[in-house]
Amino acid sequence: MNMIKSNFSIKDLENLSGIKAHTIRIWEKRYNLLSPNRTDTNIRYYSLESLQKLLNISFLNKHGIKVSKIAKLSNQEIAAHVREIASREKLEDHAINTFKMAMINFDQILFYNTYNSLIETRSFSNIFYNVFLPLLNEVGLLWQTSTITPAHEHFLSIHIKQKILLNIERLQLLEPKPNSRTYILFLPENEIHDIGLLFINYKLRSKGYHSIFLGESIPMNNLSYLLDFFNHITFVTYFTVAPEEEKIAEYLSEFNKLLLKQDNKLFVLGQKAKTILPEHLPKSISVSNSIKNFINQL
DNA sequence: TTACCAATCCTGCCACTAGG
DNA sequence: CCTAGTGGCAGGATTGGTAA
Repeated sequence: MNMIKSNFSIKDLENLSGIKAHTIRIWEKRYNLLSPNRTDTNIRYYSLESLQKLLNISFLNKHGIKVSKIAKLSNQEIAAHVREIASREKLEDHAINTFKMAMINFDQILFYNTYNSLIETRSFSNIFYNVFLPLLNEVGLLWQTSTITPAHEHFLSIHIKQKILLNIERLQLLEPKPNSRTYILFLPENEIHDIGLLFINYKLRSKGYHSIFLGESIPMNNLSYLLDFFNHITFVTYFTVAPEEEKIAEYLSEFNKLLLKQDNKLFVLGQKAKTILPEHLPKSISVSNSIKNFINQL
């Protein structure tokens, strides 16, 4: 039934669950928590079920249940405890684990079921801030440590994007505020991480602002055509991997010269934006350290 | 191919800390 | 005190890559 290759090294489990490999070995020795298969040469490798179980164990452990107690429970009992705690405590941690499993297994159904049960009790924005953003953050790290493949990351981000688009679609009937500024959302060249920006697009529209989403990898020159169409532009961009750190200052000053005429402004968000020193920026350029802060200051 | 090297994993041990 | 978790180290094996 499950066609996904599912062999995980102990390092993979450490990365995915946050439990140190050392501790996993100790748990196996002391409590027989997991019984990994071994290669001919005695190296541990784990099944998807083991990963599932470890994620559940680490969830219970973080909620104060002693590992020695957990060890006495069967897999079913463990799963039942997780469901019970997840239903009365913060749903976030558990949901993140479930989304992770959905990603590793390329399980669309699990993704949608998890999302649907979250959306029953909370707003889309709430889910995005408290579940999707921390999840994407973790997944970025998993990718760096090659615990997961780019395909996994794509799978996850495409479904998150789909949810954002769905919510934007529902807003189309809102009449934009008259005389409001125009927000132009774009990513610089070689930058393709557009989820944050897409969510900003959703928030801007839900607040009735006029926004234009241009998406990934837009050369600066292309933006200058927009100056003929709109006044009072606020550009919004998001630096995750591009531009390179040494070139950010140059990029911003060129942007300022070329596009920030009259009262146009630029907001920069994202991981790379954190390296920018605000003192050296012209008045027309601002840095925001999170999507939430950016939205709240509108 | 072979020889070597660095990284990683294995087990087992001891020591430290935090909390009951 | 005991328990649980973490960290470090030793000593050996495996692995993948690279130079001879």
